[in-house]
Parts: sequence; C-alpha cells; structure tokens
Amino acid sequence: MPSESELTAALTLSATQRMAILKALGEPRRLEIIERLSHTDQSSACTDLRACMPIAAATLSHHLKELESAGLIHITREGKFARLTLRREIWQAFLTDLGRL
Amino acid sequence: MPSESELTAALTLSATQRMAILKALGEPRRLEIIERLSHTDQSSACTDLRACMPIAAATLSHHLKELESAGLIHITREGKFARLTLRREIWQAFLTDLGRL
DNA sequence: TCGACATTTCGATAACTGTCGAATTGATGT
DNA sequence: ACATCAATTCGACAGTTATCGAAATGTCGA
Repeated sequence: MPSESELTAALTLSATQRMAILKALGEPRRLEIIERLSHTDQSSACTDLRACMPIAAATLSHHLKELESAGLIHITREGKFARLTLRREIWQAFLTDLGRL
Repeated sequence: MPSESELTAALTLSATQRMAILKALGEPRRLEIIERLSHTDQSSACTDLRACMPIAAATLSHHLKELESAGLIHITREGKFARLTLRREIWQAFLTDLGRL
C-alpha cells in the first residue's frame, strides 16, 4: 500500500512490492485485467470486465482486491460503479525494477 | 540451447510463454534464483544455491524444473553437477514484452 | 419507500503447489 | 566392485488460492 509521492519522484519498489506484483500477475485473469486497463485509457466498471470475461462477480471482486493491494490498480467508487485505473507510475517502476534485476 | 535465430532476431513471446514466466517468477525462491543467476555470469551448481538457501534438494530441483519449463533457465549436466544459466535472450524478450503490454 | 442493479463479503469447496523424506539414478574416485 | 556425492523422482502432506452461491451493502430512479 504505497503512498502518493509516486507522482513526482521516480519510484523504487521494495522487494516485497515487487514480489506482490509478480504474484498478482501470475494469474491469467489478473494479467488480462491489467492488459485491458492498459489499453483503454479510461476504463471501467467491473461490469465492463464481466462482459468480456466469463467470471462470477465475487471472483472478479477478489482479483481486483488482489491487484489493488499489490498496488497495480486504483479503485474509486462512483455511485453504483467502481472505476478502475491502472497505476502507470507503479507499472513503470515495476518494469524499471525488473530491468535492473 | 538457443538456436541461431534466437541470437539474431528479436524474440517474441507467446501469451502462454509470458504467463508461464510470470507464474514462475511469482515465487520468492524462484525469483531469488533468477536474481542470483543474473548477477553471476557463470553460475552454478544446485549445491551453490543450496549453500545460500535453506531448502531441501528435492524442493530446489522442483523449482529449477519450473524455471526451465518456463524457458528462463537452461540446465546442462556436467558430470555430477548441473550447470544453470539464465537465458538472457528470453529474459530480454520478456521485459520487452511486458513493456509493450 | 420500494425495487433493481453494482459490488463486496462470507463460507465452503476443489484444485493447485511448495515442501520434505525416502528411494533412485548417475557419476566420480578409491 | 564399492562407497560417496549430486541431482532427480516419487508419494504424501500442509498451506494457499481461485472459484462460486448466497447474503449483505450501497446506490439510484420511480
């Protein structure tokens, strides 16, 4: 659960964060969610995802919580819906981190 | 053993390969193995790894098989020992792949 | 207020996987 | 041949997790 200084400074991930992200991505549906979010700039509600994935609402919710606690996505509630956004700074930091390995 | 085309051409991973790699990395000990192999250019036998990791031989063997079948490492047997090498072309392709995501 | 809808939480279950000890295979040196 | 060592395979077990249905929570419109 990283804070919010990631907008300005170049972010470095802790070993724990790196592991959490890798674990989160090691799941086909979660990777697909990230892929989808990375392609569309402004998506979306869980419903949108469920339209594309044969998955129960409870399961999707579980995966989203996992991605959120790994720090990869941000979930904001807007009325009935949950807006999901990829945290691109984190993603970038993750890639940089792996590149340094 | 990487073929000639792997050495010259830019390697593209299939979605299956990408998933296999992510799954393989989503395990602390396996990530540590990869990290270790990436640092030392020409390591090493399983024994070397076991010296640094409190892990049973059977467990290590299991993890190595996993890494190998994900395509991340190459195992060649030399006498009693197994020489482990990181397949850097694959690793590079993996990073590139994630960057394109 | 009421009913419909989106999402989360809960509890249970099935599948997966990391772990180890024991037995096995294969190589080396005596 | 034998003993020893490195590594793999096997079988079992424990912990983890993906999955779902059902119930709960929260939101909006009528």
